[in-house]
Amino acid sequence: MAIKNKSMYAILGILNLAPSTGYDIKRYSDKVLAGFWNENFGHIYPTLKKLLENEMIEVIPGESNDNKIRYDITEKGKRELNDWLLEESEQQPMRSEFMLKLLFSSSQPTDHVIRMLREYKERHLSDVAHYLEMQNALMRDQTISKKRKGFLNMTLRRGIIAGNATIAWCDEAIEGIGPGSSEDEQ
Amino acid sequence: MAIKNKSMYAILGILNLAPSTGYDIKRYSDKVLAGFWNENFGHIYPTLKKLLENEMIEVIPGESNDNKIRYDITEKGKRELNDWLLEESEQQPMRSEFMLKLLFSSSQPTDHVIRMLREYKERHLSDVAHYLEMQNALMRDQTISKKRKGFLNMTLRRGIIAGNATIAWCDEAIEGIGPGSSEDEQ
DNA sequence: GGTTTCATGTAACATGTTACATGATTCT
DNA sequence: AGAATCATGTAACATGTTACATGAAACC
Repeated sequence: MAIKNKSMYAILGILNLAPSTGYDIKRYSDKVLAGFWNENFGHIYPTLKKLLENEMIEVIPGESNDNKIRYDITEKGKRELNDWLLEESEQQPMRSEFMLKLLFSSSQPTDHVIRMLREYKERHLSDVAHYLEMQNALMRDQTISKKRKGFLNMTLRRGIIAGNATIAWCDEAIEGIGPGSSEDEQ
Repeated sequence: MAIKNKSMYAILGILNLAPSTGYDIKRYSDKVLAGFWNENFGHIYPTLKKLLENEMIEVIPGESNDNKIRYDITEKGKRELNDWLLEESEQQPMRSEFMLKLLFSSSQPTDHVIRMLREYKERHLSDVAHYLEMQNALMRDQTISKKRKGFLNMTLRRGIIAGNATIAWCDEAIEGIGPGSSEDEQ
């Protein structure tokens, strides 16, 4: 019954920035929120429906027709969003399949573990490169306020700093595994 | 139908280290895997049942009775685990409610955002402290092989490096927000 | 004219969490 | 004797993902 899932807040937050269609929300989520959030259509459309029923969002009449529905946030929706923003966020448990595999790989051949780590490093190198590109595009963007730019940049910096830390860890881990390769347990 | 969820591999991996009860698995997961993995009873017991049906694990007769069932991994289970270890892990999308909130908080009062960041930093400081403690305990532990120690340490180092990166980012973000506090959009 | 992108939506499936019920064992 | 921990398990609930169906509009 309770419609208070996190997707709801993501959607309200996006609509609070600009009126959007479900498709727009997905695009924004893939482009801007990627790295710390994800949404899919299977969530977006049903949630929009529920938000509409609860009058937290409304359809913009002029811009909507049979095959395109643009929504805007209502005052009630803004209040709901604001309440959530002021709430403390519980930390949600993360699951890294990679780390799980690594921990159980102590009996695997050394070169395989090193290959794993190198691939992981590559992925994070390209992530960081991507964040840097986005940072560049952001600095050139003149359509958004200085303040919002600061907040967008903050999230990019998070990705860059965390990514670089992971890369440094990969190097350290590869170093650590390299030497003692012969010895194996069981 | 397919029983190949990730919990299954986590459980096989733990049983491959030592025969355990469902409760032991939960304890190990909370203690050692915490930080990059989590399991709960609602997953563990049904998965153990399915693994038993599929003969990937077996009950240790002597040590099991009506109120304590200790499982061990079978050869089939070991093969299954090994196949998974050799597979490349797809990256799973992460969701950070905190980052989502932060991105949408550009119109919130500056001190509130700073408070958010400080709390987030505190949490990560205590996480890092905890990892350091575990690292200390690990170094004193004489019951596990040098190689496994290395792998366990690697996961702890991951937590420490990532945690410190987050802490550094918090400091940077707090710095960045401090000055331009008056200007607000809309 | 054909392909890609925009656009909405649902059903089936997969996964994950919480609360509860039950009882044995160990510790104080 | 009472409390805490060990131990197993399920049902209800909540959340998340994928595949599919459909069609308009824009691009080449």
